[in-house]
Amino acid sequence: MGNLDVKERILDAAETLFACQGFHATSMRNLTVSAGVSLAMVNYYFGSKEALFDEVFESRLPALIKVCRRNLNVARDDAHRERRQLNVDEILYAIIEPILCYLESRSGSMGFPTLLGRAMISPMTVSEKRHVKPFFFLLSESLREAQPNLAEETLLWRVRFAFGAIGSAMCGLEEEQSAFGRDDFSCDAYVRLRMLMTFVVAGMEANVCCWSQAK
Amino acid sequence: MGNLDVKERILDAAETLFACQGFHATSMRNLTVSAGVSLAMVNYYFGSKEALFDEVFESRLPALIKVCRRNLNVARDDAHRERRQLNVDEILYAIIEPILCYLESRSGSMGFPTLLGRAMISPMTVSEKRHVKPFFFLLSESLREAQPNLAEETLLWRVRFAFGAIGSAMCGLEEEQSAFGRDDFSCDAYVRLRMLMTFVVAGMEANVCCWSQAK
DNA sequence: GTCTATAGATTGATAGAC
DNA sequence: GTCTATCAATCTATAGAC
Repeated sequence: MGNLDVKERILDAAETLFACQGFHATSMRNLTVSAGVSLAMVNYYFGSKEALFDEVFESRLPALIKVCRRNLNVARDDAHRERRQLNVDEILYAIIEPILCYLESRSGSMGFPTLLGRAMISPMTVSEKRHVKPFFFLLSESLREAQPNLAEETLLWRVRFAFGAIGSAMCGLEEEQSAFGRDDFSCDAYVRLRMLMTFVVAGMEANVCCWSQAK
Repeated sequence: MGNLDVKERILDAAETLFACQGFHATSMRNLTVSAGVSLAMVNYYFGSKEALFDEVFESRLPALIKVCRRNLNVARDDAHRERRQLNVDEILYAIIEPILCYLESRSGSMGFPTLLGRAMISPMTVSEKRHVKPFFFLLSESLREAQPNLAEETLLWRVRFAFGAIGSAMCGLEEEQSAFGRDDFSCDAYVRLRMLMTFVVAGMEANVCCWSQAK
């Protein structure tokens, strides 16, 4: 207790509040009260509010990226054994499944999934984007192998759209329900995963000529 | 000059700054200096910062929704003449084309598209979601006609994913480029429209069974 | 209608006791 | 390590002169 306990409590509270309200709408007082620690502790352990924000990502992301990379390698080995290329859906599953499910199972809290989702779709700060950069590269580089004939511009746009869809599946669930007045949204992670995979795989594999001349 | 001029200048500045920095990160001073008016003018014309935020939407959205509705009606009449149902891609085009292109052509500024895109994907406030609600209903109700066999839950999730993709196509363009270190993203509205339509139509029409048992 | 000046509350950060 | 008390800056909103 003491040292690590307080640090961890601050990180948990920051994760939740930054996820629900965003960086600027969350005050230090708001945050420290929620964590049950005094105001000075944030600066003592993290230096500043911004440094705390970064630390939330840096304390949770590496493990997640590692899982994605491992999944990709396993899938790639399987494909290699069968003497074929990696499929688009295998790539997407290897990366999306951990993002939606590994995170959820870790603490039971939806804090970090929501925060990561927000970072993926928020146009906000470069600081926020910095943390999701690895996912962007992982996805685009893996998909380039599987879709070598797709124009680079098209590939990058599609990864971008996929990010938007993934982020939408991860954050603002309750808010959205109440805002749109629907409670038809299931929050079960595996339902979401199935829905999301179906949508994104189809979008990513779409025939380019399909909509070349709109209207 | 005078009255309307100042009001409009404030609205323009608010549109741009709320779009680029978000609501909480934009201060009244920041905003009034950018508009070239004094600090008191915002409260004189709009009452409060929040009321100004709402007014930005209320002064720009109705015309846009009207165009979407009219496009839908035209497409529906065409389909009716040919004695067939409206297609998914016709519905999506009727709504997405104005969002991406009508907005862009209005003022040349990317302010409002960016702001709307942010509102579509931001999990933030219910206040923000309130303004995009009409689009959500317009899309989900129109698509229900075209895809009567799709489960309600699936339909709503897909509209949600579509929102994420649309929002991604509209906001944070420059930031994304610099953040990801790529300048392959074209910012031409019609290139974006074509890319987006291809992706979203495919996702919306995806075969449900495709990914029923993930892995 | 438009301004300056300022009130009143809240912010992030820190000094200093323990 | 942890706290309270407080600083200096910034915020939104408003009062009052012109």
